[in-house]
Amino acid sequence: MTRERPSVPTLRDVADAVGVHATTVSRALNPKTRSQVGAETVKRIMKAADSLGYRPNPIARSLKTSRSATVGLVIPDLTNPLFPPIVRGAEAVLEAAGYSALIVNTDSDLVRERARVESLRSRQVEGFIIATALLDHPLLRELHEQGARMVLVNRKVETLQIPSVVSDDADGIAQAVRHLVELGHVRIAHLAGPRTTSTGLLRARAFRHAVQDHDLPADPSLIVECTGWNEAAGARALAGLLDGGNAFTAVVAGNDLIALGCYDVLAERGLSCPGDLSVVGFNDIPFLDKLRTPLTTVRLPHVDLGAEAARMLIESIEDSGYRPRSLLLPATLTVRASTTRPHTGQPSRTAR
Amino acid sequence: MTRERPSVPTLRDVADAVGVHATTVSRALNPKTRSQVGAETVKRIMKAADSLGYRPNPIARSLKTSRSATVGLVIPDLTNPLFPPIVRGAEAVLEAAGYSALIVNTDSDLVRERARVESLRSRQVEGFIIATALLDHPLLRELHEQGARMVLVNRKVETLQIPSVVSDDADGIAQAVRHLVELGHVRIAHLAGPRTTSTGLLRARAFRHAVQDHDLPADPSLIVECTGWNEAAGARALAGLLDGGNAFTAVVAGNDLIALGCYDVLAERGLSCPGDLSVVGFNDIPFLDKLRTPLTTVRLPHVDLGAEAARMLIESIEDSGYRPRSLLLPATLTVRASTTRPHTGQPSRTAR
DNA sequence: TTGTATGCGTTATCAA
DNA sequence: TTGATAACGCATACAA
Repeated sequence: MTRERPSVPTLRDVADAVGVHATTVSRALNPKTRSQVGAETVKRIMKAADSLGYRPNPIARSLKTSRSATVGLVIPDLTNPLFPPIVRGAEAVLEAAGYSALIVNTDSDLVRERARVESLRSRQVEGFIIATALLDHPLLRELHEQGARMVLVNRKVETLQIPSVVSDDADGIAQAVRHLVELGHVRIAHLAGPRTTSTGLLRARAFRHAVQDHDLPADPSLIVECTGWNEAAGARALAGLLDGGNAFTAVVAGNDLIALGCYDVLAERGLSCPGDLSVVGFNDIPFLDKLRTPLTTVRLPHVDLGAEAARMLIESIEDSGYRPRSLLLPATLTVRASTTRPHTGQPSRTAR
Repeated sequence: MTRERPSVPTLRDVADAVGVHATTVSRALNPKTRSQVGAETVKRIMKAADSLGYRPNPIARSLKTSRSATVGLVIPDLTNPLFPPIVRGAEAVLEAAGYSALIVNTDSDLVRERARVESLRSRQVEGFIIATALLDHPLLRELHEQGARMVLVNRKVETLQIPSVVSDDADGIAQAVRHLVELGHVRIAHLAGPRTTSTGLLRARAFRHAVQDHDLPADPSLIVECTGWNEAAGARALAGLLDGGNAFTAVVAGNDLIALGCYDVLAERGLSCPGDLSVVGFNDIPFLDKLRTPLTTVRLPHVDLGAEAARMLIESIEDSGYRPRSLLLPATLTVRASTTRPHTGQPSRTAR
């Protein structure tokens, strides 16, 4: 018995069919070396390859070249609506350039993240696009020191020279605060994301600066840190703020999920948005315009973020002289119904 | 000059360190062949491998075994909130089993889909999890005929014996209709998804059956097909239905996005939900509970769908005696505020 | 312009 | 239980 399945043709099969050596076929089929082969030979080889249905085996090629044409996409959680557009943008660019994306979820768990990244490395990915947000990151430092190519998206590491693509969060926050100030708000609170994340820190700092720039009272108790980037943490933070007896008429949330947590607390306590409290989100995740109170938020160009990160990574892979740089994409305020001029008393009073 | 980087250790390095042959190391490190090696030797090898930081090279292994430990995930569009949970569930199971997921978006474009699948095949994926919904699918047939391992998720192909994991859409629709009937609705419309998709067809059929089972008037004009699974198509469909002068008090939408399109039309025309029209969605995508009118919908176990599909695929890869089968996961109705007993006149009257 | 030889890191198949 | 050898499919330095 010979063979069960006709098994896929290899370079050799094509070579035999044409009557040349496998090397020649390899050269003819590779655009970069094609010029070394006679035009006539190339034609015959192409034809034979086509009729045999030859497909180069990328595994064999990888083993030889130690390049895999895959890159790793490290994200915390694909079900967080922030990330799919980023992945989408990155994937489109990668695919067009001949790369495939290996996607892993870390759940913001350092142990899991390390394991996932290890798994990616063992698969010989040529680089990483990293969208996880933890600020202090031994793994990141390790990768960087080991010379792994990577691009950070939606975050930066100040201490390391790693290329990054981020949106102009500071400007986004500034726009949000300006919008509230123009509406007449004076006492504005900020529900910051965890300060263990670069975006959390950055947006909180931007908030302080914006408040200063408008000569508003800089009350530190009006800035509270959420324990997570999610609704529950946002709800807890606002509840604490309300219970603390602070007077404030508007809230800039660290992200949309935190803002949605605010909605929950307000509903629970019979407070209205924007009547009792104006709320601004951040990110502009889908369907915000369809909420009970459509959320005013800062829109970020997520697809572009992913696409640009992919471009950078490809450049750094293919151009050895690449110097790390940072790209800053603009953020824009999207005004909806959750913000209005300050009405009556302080919500903290109304609350109890 | 010797070497720039210390380069990653190979089997040989470990073998040299221990003083055995590479073959022995290979056997010792592979759980399936470990028993062939002396316990003492295994111990020494493990130790050396560990201290050298040896990581097996999956590329080399793939070349030898012609297995890649990767599977392809083919989805229409990652930014559709339906898919991330499926991907998430699949990825978790795959990762645990030592497989990696290569994800591609097709945008429901047949040409693009073919190209993406080709790209996956050339990367030697061992199987496919396919979440695209097109019913008539030459590509699917081809893959099947070529003996490619695959599992369909959230869809079926009646004519082909391909394993699939789907939710009990028919039961979900039945629950939705029963709910509306119990509220007192009699004239219920269905905004079906495109009949080029298996889910579109299936749910429409289920709707007809459910209406029959409750002895409601089976008015064909109350079932309209949307041109897509999105808000715009849903809006167009409902607008057409309203303009058509049909009387109806409730709508079962083919999915949540179509239901959201209904919301848009109702808002535009000054109609209220559920006052003028009860609306039921399908899928329970995130944040539906935070909408202006929280949407009653049918919840599907998306994460489980993905996870089960991955399990099936792995089984079919690793067990040659695997027989294709279909898994049906239960759907549950989630009642929110968009459905209530029928009130006054027909919305079609109010509309003009 | 084409062919030869070699090796990427691993595993399968022998033989010892 | 261990070792020797070859091979997976391809790319590249070198020779012709």
